Amino acid sequence: MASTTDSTRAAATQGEAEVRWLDDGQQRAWRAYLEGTARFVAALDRAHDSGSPLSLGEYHLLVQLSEQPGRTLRMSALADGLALSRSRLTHTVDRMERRGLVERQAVPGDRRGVNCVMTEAGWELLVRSAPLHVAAVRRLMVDVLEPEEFEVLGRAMGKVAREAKTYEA
Amino acid sequence: MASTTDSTRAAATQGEAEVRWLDDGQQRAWRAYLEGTARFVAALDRAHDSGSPLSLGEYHLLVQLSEQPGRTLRMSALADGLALSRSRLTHTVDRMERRGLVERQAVPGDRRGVNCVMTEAGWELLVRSAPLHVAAVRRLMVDVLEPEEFEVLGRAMGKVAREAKTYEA
DNA sequence: GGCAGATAGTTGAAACGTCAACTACCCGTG
DNA sequence: CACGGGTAGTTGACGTTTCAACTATCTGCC
Repeated sequence: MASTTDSTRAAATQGEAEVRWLDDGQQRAWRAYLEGTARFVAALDRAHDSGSPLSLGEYHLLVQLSEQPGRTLRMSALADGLALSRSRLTHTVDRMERRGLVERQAVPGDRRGVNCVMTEAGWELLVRSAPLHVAAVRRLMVDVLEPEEFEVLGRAMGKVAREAKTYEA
Repeated sequence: MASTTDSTRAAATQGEAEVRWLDDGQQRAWRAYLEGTARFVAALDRAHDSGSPLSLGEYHLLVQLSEQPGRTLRMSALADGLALSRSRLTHTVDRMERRGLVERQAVPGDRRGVNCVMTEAGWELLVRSAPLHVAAVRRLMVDVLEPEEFEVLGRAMGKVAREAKTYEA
């Protein structure tokens, strides 16, 4: 829940290459971000567990598909969009395919490729889960913040996302 | 990476209890938060994997301990502070204990209790890992944002944390 | 003092995620 | 056209997390 400590700072600065530690205000903000995210995601997860047969991750996957023409996306594009490893996506799609929520199809014109297609059952489950999901997101985040706060939060995390992307691959 | 879709919205509003969907700006902010957090945590994790023998989670655990008098905390307090399940903490401490980073001790006066104590080796590893950690947090988040943005982000996530806490337990 | 229910922590199996190795295919260059 | 390197996706083994069941202890109350 934290980045450092006064004592870590003291110990680490003895004869080490210099480190730009966080000042107190930054430290507070950083910890609030960490703790907030941890508790928020945990609560959102619980909301799904107890109210929908769709975990948060599966929900996101179906949302991503639902926005594509044909409700179809290549495995690689899906992995990138959801920031999942390819192998994790393979396993997840395996499980969802067994439950009949998605299907695999060959990509026309590239025999390496595999398309992930949402089934009708997947669509129906997504539609049934959406209200619960949105309600939880509102309850836990959107409605808790001032509109400007939420907007700044979005802008800030957009910047962070762009920065983190440059360190991928 | 998203909360809903125009089409989910359309489908779900047919004869359903009314749902307050997110408007476009809220949707953008929400997705930016999701994607930003996913990519940020992934990048921070990678920074630890390739530069420290301490995973991000283990690092947080040691930081938490480092701030306690005696570098000691009860298992339950540690679990609460890190927003971990008790069982997850048990397993994590098992592994760290095997590596000699922490130790278990009986809690005086409550024979159910177990204290988790950071060892000297744990402390040394924490101190060695801190500069890398802080550098990554700066590079990926703090230095990417305007000071006010970061401050608002912290305040906002503080509110979210408080709200999420009311739904725990 | 003893019982009911809460709290602390652990356990082991199943579900999930990661990692490195692997197959298969694509594309550019000589 | 072949071969070298890149991309797509999967696999299985291994490590981690979750979940429900369990033991042990504590606390309040009769």
